Amino acid sequence: MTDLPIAGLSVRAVTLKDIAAHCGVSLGTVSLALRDDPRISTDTRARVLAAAAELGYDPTLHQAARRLALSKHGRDVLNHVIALIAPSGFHRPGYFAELLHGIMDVLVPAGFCALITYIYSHEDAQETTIPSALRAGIVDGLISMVRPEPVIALLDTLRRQPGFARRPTASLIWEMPGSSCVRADDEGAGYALTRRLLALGHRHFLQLTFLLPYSKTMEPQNYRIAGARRALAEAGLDPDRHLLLADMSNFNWLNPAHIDSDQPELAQVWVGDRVLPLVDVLRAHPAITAIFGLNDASALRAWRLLEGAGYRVPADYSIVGFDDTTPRLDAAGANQLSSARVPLQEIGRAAATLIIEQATAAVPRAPAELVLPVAMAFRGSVGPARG
Amino acid sequence: MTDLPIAGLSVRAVTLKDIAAHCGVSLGTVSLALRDDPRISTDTRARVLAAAAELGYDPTLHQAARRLALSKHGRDVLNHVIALIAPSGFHRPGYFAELLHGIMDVLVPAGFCALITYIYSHEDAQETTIPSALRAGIVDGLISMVRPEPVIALLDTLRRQPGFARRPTASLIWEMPGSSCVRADDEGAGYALTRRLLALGHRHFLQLTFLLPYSKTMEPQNYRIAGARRALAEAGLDPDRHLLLADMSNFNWLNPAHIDSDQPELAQVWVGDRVLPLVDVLRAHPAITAIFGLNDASALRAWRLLEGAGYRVPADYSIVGFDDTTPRLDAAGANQLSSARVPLQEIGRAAATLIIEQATAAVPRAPAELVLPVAMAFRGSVGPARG
DNA sequence: GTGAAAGCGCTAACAA
DNA sequence: TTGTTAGCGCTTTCAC
Repeated sequence: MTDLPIAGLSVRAVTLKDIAAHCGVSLGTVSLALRDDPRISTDTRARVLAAAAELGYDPTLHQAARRLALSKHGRDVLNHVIALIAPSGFHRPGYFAELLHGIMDVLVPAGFCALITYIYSHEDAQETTIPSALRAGIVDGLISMVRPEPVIALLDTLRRQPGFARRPTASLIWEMPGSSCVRADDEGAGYALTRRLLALGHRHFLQLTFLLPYSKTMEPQNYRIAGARRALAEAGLDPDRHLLLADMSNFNWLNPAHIDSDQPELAQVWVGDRVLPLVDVLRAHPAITAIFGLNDASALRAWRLLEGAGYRVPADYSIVGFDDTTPRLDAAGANQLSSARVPLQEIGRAAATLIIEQATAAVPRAPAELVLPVAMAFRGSVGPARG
Repeated sequence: MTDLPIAGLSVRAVTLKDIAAHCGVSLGTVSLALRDDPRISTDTRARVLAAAAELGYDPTLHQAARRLALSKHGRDVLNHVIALIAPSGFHRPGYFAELLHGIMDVLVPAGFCALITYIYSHEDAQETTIPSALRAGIVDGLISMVRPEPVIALLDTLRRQPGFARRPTASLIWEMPGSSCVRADDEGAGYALTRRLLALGHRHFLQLTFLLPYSKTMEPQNYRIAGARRALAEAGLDPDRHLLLADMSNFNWLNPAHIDSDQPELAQVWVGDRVLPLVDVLRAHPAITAIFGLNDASALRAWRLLEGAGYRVPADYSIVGFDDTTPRLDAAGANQLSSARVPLQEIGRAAATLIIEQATAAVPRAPAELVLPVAMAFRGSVGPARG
């Protein structure tokens, strides 16, 4: 071995064989020593470690060989890479950036990287269109940041691929069967918001919703409604009579221009199977004094429609948004919209911590569920019930 | 082989050996046939491919073995993964999200994923703290979205690692020696902005700057100044006498609260080695009628300080920002701040396209440089020179 | 406690 | 045109 590498300038990467030759021991001994196998004497282990350091042995360079050898025994190798399923198109850059921020804050100091990919649709779950990196044994775990339906299909395929198999997976915001979940306490938030408004004398509420095709699953929207209903029931009020659902599906809350639009169609909501202007719904239910938005945009939209009809907030109606992402500023620049703040960064951090734990655990862990508290911000849009 | 796998439900992954047995040919023949080697007859190749499809052979599952075998000949294997060096802390979420958006739009349809990691400081270039995924031969290329200094140090180490070596690298926004570069035409933008103001009768300009420790390199700021100087020289004006530089380094343009702050220190700028209020600088140079910000925040800050001193924009001073990220709205909700828009998404797209090309090229390509045009938005903050 | 040897699945040189 | 064989660097079983 005349071309023994000089540390840092290796033409050829240092191998176990080099260390073995350097120490005058066998290759197998080096392998065991580097992995702290108790069969190796303290003395030889020390010599091997010293030689490895001196020659500049880097185990990560030989992941391929290690993986190949271990595959014989069905074992795996950590790559320090976590897959992230991101929403294609970044519909809500802030939302996604906050989650990613939290995730990276945990992954990077732990020596992990995030492997970001998209899912475009259900079809992408086909074996052929799955990003090859997910099947190649590159990732040690997976975090989904999108609606679960397409990811469920994807995992269904990945689970039976030897390169992914039983690696830990987690879903953010939404629950996903078979995966860990880190989400906000939407039920608790709905409950707390309602309690507060009940304390202010409100008794009849309008809940704005977006009826999605998948809305049968327990998703955030439904948890919030469930929380509101619990608060009502606790107060001795029949939820079915005191919480009216109005669907805003024709209003695109991702389009800022929709909030202040004067288009008549965008003023319409569905109540049951009838469609009529939001203001008419309120006139038909004069006992309603408070409105829950599904997010800030829907709350602001309702506020705007009320203003257009000559109503005042909070004198005539109290209004609450959700997520605390879109403010409504008064003359002094202060936000007036009450809202509930989903702790996006914390959700990201918790999920990354969880996945790293599960990926590095000696024995496989069962999926876990983390529910993080939601902070309330009551501002000028909320006041005592009128009358 | 009684446990031959059933497609899609494999206990054990299908190997070349399985295919060879199935076809009654040798293992080497299968290997060559699957890689379309001309030595194999059309007939056997067809049989091998059919068997591979029937048994559900997935080459990506055996990357480790392939990589190990190829390592003998110094060859590499594509993983369809591009590393992205992101700014830690997401100081400017919008900026980063736009770049990422463009990058992903190209990578994902091409079957690639992005491996995101941070660099915290120069120290991170130490071999031990480099994310192991970058050394393990996982990535096929690298795109840097941060200031180049720490990345240069990182690449200096990575280049001599067998797992990275000569893989293609690209830097966005900033030039980086030895790497491809995709950036905006800042020089052209500085030139075009100045030409426009010259046409409006302006002859003396104030350029706001941020004097960074690395500002000797040709970075965006310096390109913009160079463009402005070219326009002046072209108009027969001495750039040294017609473009005054005022440094705003004590103003933190990432802090929105700084823009409207009344703190006296935040009103100060450096001109040469003197520090004094921005407004005093303008009073001392009454010929100046137009101000170039280095970004929108610095332009808005100047605007605010002028307002505080009783000046009007654009009647007394014309003001131009850069990046077009932070608007200043008038009563009707229209943005008043003139700015130049760096095509962030396009930069991301171009860089991803470039890296994929270079990573998949049969022969190594030399680093390339792409300079994308910058669009101008002249709005209410710009008008004819006074007097 | 340590050495020798088999093999993980693949590629490529060499034979036939 | 195809078969045979020697590794790639590692882990692990089995002698000693």
